[in-house]
Amino acid sequence: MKQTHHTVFLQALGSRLRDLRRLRGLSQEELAWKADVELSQISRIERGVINTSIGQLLNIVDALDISLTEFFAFDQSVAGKP
Amino acid sequence: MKQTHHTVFLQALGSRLRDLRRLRGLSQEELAWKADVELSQISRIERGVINTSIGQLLNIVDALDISLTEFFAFDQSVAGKP
DNA sequence: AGAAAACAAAGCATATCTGCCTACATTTTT
DNA sequence: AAAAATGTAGGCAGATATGCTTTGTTTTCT
Repeated sequence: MKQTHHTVFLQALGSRLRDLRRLRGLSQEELAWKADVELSQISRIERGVINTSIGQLLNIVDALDISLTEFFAFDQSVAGKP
Repeated sequence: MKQTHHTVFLQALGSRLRDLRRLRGLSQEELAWKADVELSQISRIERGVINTSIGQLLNIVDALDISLTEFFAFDQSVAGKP
């Protein structure tokens, strides 16, 4: 796996994250603080420009009071198998 | 987030992966090939010694014919919120 | 027990991520 | 319209992941 061509997936994931964050009325800064992640990193993830780790993503979804299972239930065609 | 203290989570994730792989009668090598990931990396993930990326994990769960949503539905107390 | 297959472990080089910082752009509020 | 808040973008250094290889261990099969 020399290159990651996960751009579509990562962008969908970023949108999902952004939606959930806004739904909770949080700024990127507030979420960053709650999840113990850098503000710039939240921005990168939401824009889908980075392939973050599951550990860090867990921190973030925890801060959003949601499980990974629920988090990934956003688009079957993208998030997993048909 | 200087350090990752996700050891418990990563080990649970590794066990989950190993279980699913064996359930399908695949060796690490076969899964590595199907998912386009290094054999040694499959080993590291299953042992929980590495905090892999969601993109790579997606490749792997795809190779197991499962969605991320289903994959993470293994332990609510670990994978996410209560 | 012996052979073969499967897995673990470790080292190395390169790629990628992540935190931190600064500057700019966009949106929201007054 | 101006100010304030929010988000984007970029560079940089250090940390971490990943592919690749070799060696040793454990498991499985005969």
